[in-house]
Amino acid sequence: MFHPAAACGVLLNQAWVGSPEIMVTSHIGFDLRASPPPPPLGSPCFAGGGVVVASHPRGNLLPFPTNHGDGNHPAQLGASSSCNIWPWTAEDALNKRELLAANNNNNNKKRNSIVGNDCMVSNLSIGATRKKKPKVRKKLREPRFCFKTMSDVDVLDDGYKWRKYGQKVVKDTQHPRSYYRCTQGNCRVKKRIERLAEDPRMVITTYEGRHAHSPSHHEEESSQPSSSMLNLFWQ
DNA sequence: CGTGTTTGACCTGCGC
DNA sequence: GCGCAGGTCAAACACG
Repeated sequence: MFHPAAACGVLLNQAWVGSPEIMVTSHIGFDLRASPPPPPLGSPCFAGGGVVVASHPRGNLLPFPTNHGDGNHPAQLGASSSCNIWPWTAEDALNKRELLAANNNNNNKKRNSIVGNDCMVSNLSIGATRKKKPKVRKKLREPRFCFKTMSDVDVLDDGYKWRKYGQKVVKDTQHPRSYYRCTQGNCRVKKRIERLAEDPRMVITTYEGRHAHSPSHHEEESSQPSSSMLNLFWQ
């Protein structure tokens, strides 16, 4: 069973930064209100407690008070970075339009017409040349969750292998947004990485979709957390 | 040569 | 319907 909070456990240079303070934006039908699984007690990887906020197309923001961690163990994010998982607020929503749509019970017809089906089928014509043939693309909404960290590096090592497929300068920001796709198998998980306009030290990472496989790193590197720990986070 | 990145063009959805 | 902005494609390029 996928869990948004679990999926945001981020493996960073042998340290878990499981983020209990995560903004979850979802437009599909899995139950975001389920309790997040508690992180390993006493785990030094969890930086403080916080509030998980889930937005659901059928409801308002749903706060998850958590008591994970003691706040005394800021996770390390590699040699060049300090990492503090930031608590999300509504104003922090990466995409305000989506947040509004998610909170609007009456205005989901177009964008959220697939609510209730978290396994979506793409009509994307693979391999078709864009210029020759008009593409019929269905707008599909995968589960999304995003978090921000204070980091010098843009791309955080989360154990998966990503391929960059685009970069875009977003309006009113001086930093471009990068688009990545998981390269393993036919995994369609994507992530966006951008820097917060108000505070360029903050990296906003947005995952979209679910991995149908394990992270590639932990099979190779014995120094990573135990497999049971990984299973806890990546199921 | 294979793999990953860059980047301009194109596509799509949404607001007006 | 139009224009804008975000998202994606794919050719060109870089690099090991």
